[in-house]
Amino acid sequence: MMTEHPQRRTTRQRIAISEFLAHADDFRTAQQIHEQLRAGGDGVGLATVYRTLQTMTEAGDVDMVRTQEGESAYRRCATHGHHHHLVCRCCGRTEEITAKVVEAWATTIAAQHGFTDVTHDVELHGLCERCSAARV
Amino acid sequence: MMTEHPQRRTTRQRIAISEFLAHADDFRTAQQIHEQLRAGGDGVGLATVYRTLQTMTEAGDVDMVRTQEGESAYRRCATHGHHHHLVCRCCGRTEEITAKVVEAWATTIAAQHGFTDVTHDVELHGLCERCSAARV
DNA sequence: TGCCTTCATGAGAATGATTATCATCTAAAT
DNA sequence: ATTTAGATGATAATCATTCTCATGAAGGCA
Ligand SMILES: [Mn+2]
Ligand SMILES: [Mn+2]
Ligand SMILES: [Zn+2]
Ligand SMILES: [Zn+2]
Repeated sequence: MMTEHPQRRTTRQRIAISEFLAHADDFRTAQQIHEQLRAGGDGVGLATVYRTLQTMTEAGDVDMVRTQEGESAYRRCATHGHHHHLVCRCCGRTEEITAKVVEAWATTIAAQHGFTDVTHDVELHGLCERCSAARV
Repeated sequence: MMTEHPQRRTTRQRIAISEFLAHADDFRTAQQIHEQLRAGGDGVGLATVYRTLQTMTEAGDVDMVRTQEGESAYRRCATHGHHHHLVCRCCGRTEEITAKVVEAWATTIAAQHGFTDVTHDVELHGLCERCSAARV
């Protein structure tokens, strides 16, 4: 038997959040999305923002990362499969990265230590070209 | 001139926390350390646990990671320099990992994208040999 | 050993992100 | 149009972490 997925409804709120993410190019927190939607007129309840982002994340429609301050941030990535990110810690500019060597390395290390079912978190943070220049 | 470091005092509390970390072999949260110190008789205020762990982290005496639930966890590692971790998500068993290929990869990726001042977070999570076996 | 200055401590309040409630609303099927 | 399983959102509740500030105690020095 198949797992019964509850039916998903198309609501104004979900559309607003989805549209927002489609146009954003960096990671945003639930609080930021809530605030910016409200500022744009498409007000959505904070709880709904959290719930929707959680659902979209579980469905694989958006990526979630933890900021260095420990908050969850979300982004709709162009790359659909497994990948990582290079994020500017100044302006938020985000590059999507795929890395065969890292994938292979993780697999090898896991095997060497007798670990199974190994996942990895790999994120890069730095200053993008523009922000590096402005930094002088 | 040298940066003025405020003087660090040797207190019962700092000794207790340091001792605790010296004997623990997996990552522990501030809350856990506070609870376990209290259970062991060496009661230390929660605020002091947080402050001390923060100080030790800044001094490089302990490593801090974010659990997948977003909490900060601390560990005194044997490896002193930069390294990563392979953690059992079941029992907490932790292996320290150094990875030249990952270091080189991060540097290369940063350069390719024009990023400077790039740091990386790399953590592996899986099931250790023992927990894998018990899982059957 | 007995002060003194400065740093350290901790109980409790404050903060802030995230989650839980639950009465009310509504998409969508019939 | 009616029905119903979902969805929403104002609000309260959680919970880790930080802040306050009155009190305690290292460590230097006489
Ligand atoms: Mn990967
Ligand atoms: Mn590294
Ligand atoms: Zn930038
Ligand atoms: Zn294990």
